[in-house]
Amino acid sequence: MTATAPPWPLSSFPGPQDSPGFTLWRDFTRWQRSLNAALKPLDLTQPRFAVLAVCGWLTRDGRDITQQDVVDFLGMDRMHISQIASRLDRDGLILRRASRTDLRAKVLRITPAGHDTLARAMPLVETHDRAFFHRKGTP
Amino acid sequence: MTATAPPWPLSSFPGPQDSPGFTLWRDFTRWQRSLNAALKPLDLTQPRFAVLAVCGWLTRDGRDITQQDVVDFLGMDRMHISQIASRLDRDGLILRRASRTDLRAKVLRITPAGHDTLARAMPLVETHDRAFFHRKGTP
DNA sequence: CCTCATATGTAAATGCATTTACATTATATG
DNA sequence: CATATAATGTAAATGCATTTACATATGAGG
Repeated sequence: MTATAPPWPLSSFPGPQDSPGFTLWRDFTRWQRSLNAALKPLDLTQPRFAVLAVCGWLTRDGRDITQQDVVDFLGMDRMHISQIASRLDRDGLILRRASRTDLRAKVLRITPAGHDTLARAMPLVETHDRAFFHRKGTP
Repeated sequence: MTATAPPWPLSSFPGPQDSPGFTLWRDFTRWQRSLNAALKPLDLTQPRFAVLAVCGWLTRDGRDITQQDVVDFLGMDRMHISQIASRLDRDGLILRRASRTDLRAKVLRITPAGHDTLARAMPLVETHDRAFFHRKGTP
């Protein structure tokens, strides 16, 4: 007996390229890679930009927000947001201080430098995404 | 002068939720999180599964493939594939040996254990993705 | 008031994804 | 053949994303 190749029809799709999850993964990583490249001059990444933008959005009327508010808005893990917020704090784009009404919570505030960076980043992101999503194929 | 809230209309979208990139990010992470949970009993993750499946797909007719072939097929970074393949090798799901025709390249081969794991994983993934993508909204 | 379940956030560990730099081998060009 | 350029893969470092475990604080019920 010789070694035989394993049988393929393991999948109901002709090939991996035809699986929607496979293409979602590939398209997402391409989008993120491309946007990260556009944001590199500002020392931002797509997730850093997103958290910064959400901070700006949720505090647009001067309200205080906590990390948990960002978690709820983004629907993401609280540890993840903690990591990103910690680095944004380290880099001077946001401030974090303990809330006076809930000593567990940390109130987030965008610094002037953070707001300036956000204002510069926004048109880069919108220009990028307009180009990226206009041609829906693989860019 | 009192401190004023930073002006919002920084974006042409009413809010972050309306940006296509923002929703792509959120939807992708939800999909990957959900699929990783489905694959956990097999000690697989979505990227590990994807690389394993591509190895199976590209070797379906018995041909030899290299890591670079996987990189080209997936359109991903070669260092990234190197990491994932290294762990799949460590876990006994694939074998890696130096090519005899190109001493730089490493030939990949799925082990019986790897093929068995792939055969178990495939229906989990297809069931998961059918449910996930059927309702296009946020699941 | 006291206790307990819940909420907010972090430390440590792991894997995903990329960047930079490097070693080795192939290949094209002189 | 000799050398320059390109291709294949890895080590180390960084940031993204999640999991587990933990510390502290809140709030509900006794």
